[in-house]
Amino acid sequence: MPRLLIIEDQKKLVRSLRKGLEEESYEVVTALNGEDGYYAATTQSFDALVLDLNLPGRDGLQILADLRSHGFSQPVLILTARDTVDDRVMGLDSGADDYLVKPFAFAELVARLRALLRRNLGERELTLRADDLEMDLVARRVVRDGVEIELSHREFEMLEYLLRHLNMTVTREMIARDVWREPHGTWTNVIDVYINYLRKKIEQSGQRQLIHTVRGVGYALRAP
Amino acid sequence: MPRLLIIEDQKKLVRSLRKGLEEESYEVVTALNGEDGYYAATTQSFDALVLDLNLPGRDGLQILADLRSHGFSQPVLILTARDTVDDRVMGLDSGADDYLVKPFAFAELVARLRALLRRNLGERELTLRADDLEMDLVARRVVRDGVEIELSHREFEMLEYLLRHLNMTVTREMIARDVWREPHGTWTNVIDVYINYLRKKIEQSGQRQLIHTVRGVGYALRAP
DNA sequence: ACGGAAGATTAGAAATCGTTAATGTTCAGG
DNA sequence: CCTGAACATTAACGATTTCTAATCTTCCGT
Repeated sequence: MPRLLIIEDQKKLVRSLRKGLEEESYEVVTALNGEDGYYAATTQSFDALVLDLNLPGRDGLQILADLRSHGFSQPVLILTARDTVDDRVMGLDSGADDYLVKPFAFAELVARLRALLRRNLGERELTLRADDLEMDLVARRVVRDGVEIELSHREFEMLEYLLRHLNMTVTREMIARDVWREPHGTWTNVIDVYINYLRKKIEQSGQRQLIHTVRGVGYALRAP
Repeated sequence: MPRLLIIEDQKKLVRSLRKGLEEESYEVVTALNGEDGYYAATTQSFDALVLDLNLPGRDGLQILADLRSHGFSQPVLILTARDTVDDRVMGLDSGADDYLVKPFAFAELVARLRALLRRNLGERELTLRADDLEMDLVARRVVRDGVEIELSHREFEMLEYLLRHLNMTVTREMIARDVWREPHGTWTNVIDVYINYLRKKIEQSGQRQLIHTVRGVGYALRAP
């Protein structure tokens, strides 16, 4: 459940934002002026910040610059009535990730927040997951149910590809093209063989099946 | 110098974008239709993608969805005349990071691209660097002076270790412990041999020396 | 300059990996 | 239940990788 901080002084807008966002299952914390907002941002942890610029007390852009210079790295969406091109450029260049002008459509605000959070959560996740299987892309380690599984380079790449297409069926042609980088199929059954290797390694007896064959199409790594 | 891919079919707009962006010192690659754009995006590497939605051939949203499902993870800015709230929400939810409606101010486009690239470049410290040598930890690629260097697993791990201790001297004991995971030295000269392999591969004649011997102590990868 | 220690280089044995091809098994339609 | 197609499994080859050990070179104190 992502936590949002909203720094905005129009009480009516704050109320409707809170209501709408909580319905979309965000956790919402609000601050009605710059000082409180800055304090909240620096003392609690949030997944994103929605910031008005016209605030009592410190100006929004100043707060943003201060936060960034003190290492605040979460995505910031500026939500303001200042609508000139210069305003937008200044806002973005002060460290904002997005800039939305009032009046705005609530659906667009939520979509933009989703985009920001998607990237932020997805980006630092250098771990792919399916059920109790975890792949750390940087450490190049695969663990299922707590025990490490040693994979060769090809096996690793193949499993990575399946994980990146979790719950989707991938054809042999896709695998040949994207994992083997051989667009036009000089035809052998290497892929089948590697599927076999993977199954042996990641599906020890007693463990749930992850790699499913889709007859006539290809394979799919499935997890709830 | 960030590399941008622009998929856009209005030739006049493409020309002016290219001109403006090159002045801001971006490297610009353009594609005039969906097919070419998809091909470029999957075969070359870019720091960001600017995408029109109304394209001859495949629709922009379809291209975006296809790219994302094939693991394309760079930021995407949609630049389009479709301006309803639904369009924006659909665009963002299809995997775009930002959505800018035509007609637009060039300065705002550039500011939004800066915001996207700022986050993307800063966020992923997944690249180790020394002088003109680059190691991408996720793609598992090493490049020196623009040319790719193929390393075996051990060679890669060894170079990674040296890069993570840039300008520090590492002893053979440290390498044995941390790269080979053999705390107490069953003593051979494997490490010397691998240093030799690395030097042969990353220090072609004419290139600056990176791996230095620290007699009696160990080795050090040095860069200014 | 000499000798010994430290490091560099090399060749090749041993292990692992990627691939192929042959054979075995399962599945779905008739 | 039979049969062919699709998939699974296995064994074996060649290539690459990893490691060992022997030899060659460099460095440095005497």
